[in-house]
Formats: sequence, C-alpha cells, structure tokens
Amino acid sequence: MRADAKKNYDHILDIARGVIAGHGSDASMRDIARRAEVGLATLLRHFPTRETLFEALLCTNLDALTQKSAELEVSNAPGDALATWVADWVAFAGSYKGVVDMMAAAHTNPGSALYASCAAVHSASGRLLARAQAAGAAREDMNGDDLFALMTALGWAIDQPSFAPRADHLVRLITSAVLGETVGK
Amino acid sequence: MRADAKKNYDHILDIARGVIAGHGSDASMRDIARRAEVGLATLLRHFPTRETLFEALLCTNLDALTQKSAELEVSNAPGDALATWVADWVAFAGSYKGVVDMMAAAHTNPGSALYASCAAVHSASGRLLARAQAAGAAREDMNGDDLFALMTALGWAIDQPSFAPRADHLVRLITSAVLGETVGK
DNA sequence: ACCTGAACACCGTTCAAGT
DNA sequence: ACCTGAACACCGTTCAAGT
Repeated sequence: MRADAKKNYDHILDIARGVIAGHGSDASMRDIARRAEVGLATLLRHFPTRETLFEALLCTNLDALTQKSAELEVSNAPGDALATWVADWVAFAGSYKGVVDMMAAAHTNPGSALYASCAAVHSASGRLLARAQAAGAAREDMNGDDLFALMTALGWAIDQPSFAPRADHLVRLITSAVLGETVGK
Repeated sequence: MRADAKKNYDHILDIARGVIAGHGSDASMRDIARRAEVGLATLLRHFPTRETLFEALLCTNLDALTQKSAELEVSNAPGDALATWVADWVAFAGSYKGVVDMMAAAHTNPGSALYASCAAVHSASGRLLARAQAAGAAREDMNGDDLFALMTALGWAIDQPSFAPRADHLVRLITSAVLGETVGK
C-alpha cells in the first residue's frame, strides 16, 4: 500500500471507530465517509463490506480474546477458566452496539470477513467446555455449539437497553447454569 | 371504518402476512404495498408504523399467548406451568423471523404499538416465576426481569439460522436452568 | 495507483391533489 | 372519507473519468 493510501486508511478507520461507537453497527457508511472527508467510493474500496470494516475495527480485540482463551486453556482451573471466558466474551460483545448480531450472522456464511473470528471463538468455547466437563466442572448435557449459542444470546441480551441494567446478573445466571452449579430454591 | 376501507385493510393484512412470512420483520413496506396492489401511502395510513402492522398481524397469537399464561397460573403444577410457558413463548417467537428483535425494541419505548403486548408477556413471566419460586420449583436468585430477558434471548438465538438446529436443546437448557434442576456433571 | 462524482435502484416520510 | 402519485432525504452499489 502506498504511503498516502495507508494514511487515508488509518484516518478512515479512526473516524469509523468514533461513528460506530456512537451509532452502533448499522451506522451509515455514507456518514462515515462524510465525516472522514473522503468520497464514499474510497471508503468502500478500502472496506468493500461492512464486515470488512468491522474486521479491521475489531481485530485487536479479537486477537486479545482468542489469545486469552489459549491462556485459560492451560492456566486456570477448568471451571474458573470457562467462567472467565464467558465474562471476557461479554466484555468484547459490549465493545460496540450490534457487534453480536453481526457475529451471529457472520457465523453462518463463510464469505464474511468475520467468519474466521467467529469460528475461533466458537471452537475456543468448545475446548474450554470440554475441558471443564472432563474435570466434572460443567454440565454434561451440552456441547460447544450450545455454549456458543448461549454466549451469543447473552451478548445480544445485554446489548438491549432494557436488559442492560441486569447484565451482571444475567451473566452470572448463564455461567452458573453452564457450570451446573447447585442453586438455592 | 367504511366497508370498502375495511376490505382494503383486510386485503393488505393478508398480503403483508405472506410477505413477512417470507422476508421476516424487516420486509419492505413498499414491497408489501406493491404486492397488495395499493399505494404505499394507503398502506401507511392503515399502518403508520411497522409496529402497528405487526400488532395487527400478531394480535391473535399474542392474545392466545397471554390467555394461556392465565390458564397456566391456576391449573398446572408451578414448575411445569413455567416450563410450558417458556415453550409457548418460543413457539410464538418462531412465528415470524425477527419478531423477537422487534419485541425487545418495543419493550423499551411505551410509544410502540407492541409495548402493551411486551409488558403483558413480561408480567405474566414474573407471575409464573414467582409462583414457581414460592413452590420451591424455580431458582431463587432471579426475578421477572431476568426471566423475560432469558426468554427473549432464547427466542433471538433460535431465530439465528446457525443456532436453529439446536433449538429444542437450547430451550431445555434454559428451562432446566430456570427451574434450578440438578444436572449430571 | 489511488481517488471521486454521479447515476442507479432501493428505502420510509410527507403532503397536495384526486375521487 | 378514502385513496394516491410525486417529491423528498436517505441508503449501499457501481463505474467511468480524473489526478
């Protein structure tokens, strides 16, 4: 990439971050281009898809997340590791409004720029769950797909303004369910 | 309403049902008008908001749902009643793609045509949960808001193509978590 | 190489004009 | 009363033309 193009790219990404932080994942591409003082066509050549833009925007966070999963797989006690993983995912999911919807959609089609990241989160979840199950620290009647679905659903829920106030509690509920903890009745 | 208007209204609703069944909750209003062979402005006078259209489209289902909750509150064993209620909600949530997103959004603003229905589902959930808790058939560490959030998140999840195959299992997982059932580990 | 204006086909909103 | 075409301000896509 030429130096001037690189500078343009970085500038656009910087502005996009701000706009998306404000308006969420369905922010107008035109609006982003406008605020970056760049033609819409230019924005779309750097990021042909909304997903491409998000991939660039999230790659730091996503790398940190998957690296964290690798650490958790070896360091912590299996049950704690799983609980921490869910909490980390939720923190990531809160990075931008609508990110979870996007990930859930990307999860379906391999053509998406976010597909690989989704698959990574999915499989990391599967490994951490299996490890916890082997240690008797998680309920047996679920698999990696189920965990990923629950984590995504949880991320979606706390993204909703009406459910956000109970976010911490909802995370605790799901986590305790996954760990198969005995609860007071 | 005049007879010709009534006929128009019913026809539009009929066509809308088909289009939304095919394209989900974010079907184009213009497309609905076009297929109903009616001006877009006519459609929008009958249903000024997308929510208004959905309210009309869903009112039968929603009435059945809330009536069912009233029956469950007195007839079934508290735990079974709660489990059945969750299952009924999930069935409703599957009526049209995207309905849950809409309900979750409507839940926040009292101006929405779907607000009352959301509130009804919310409060019915609270009553059925409280009844189950009083009978020692549900976990104590959650309230009606939490249950509604979990039910909605569950509805959202099974609406996603990638999670749909595990729908039944996901319902079972959430239900067993809410009931505080002891699980094999 | 890199950028961009402009045309395109969409969307929902609004309203003056028609029956 | 009820309907509707048309103008409006948006959206993302595409591409020929400019530096």
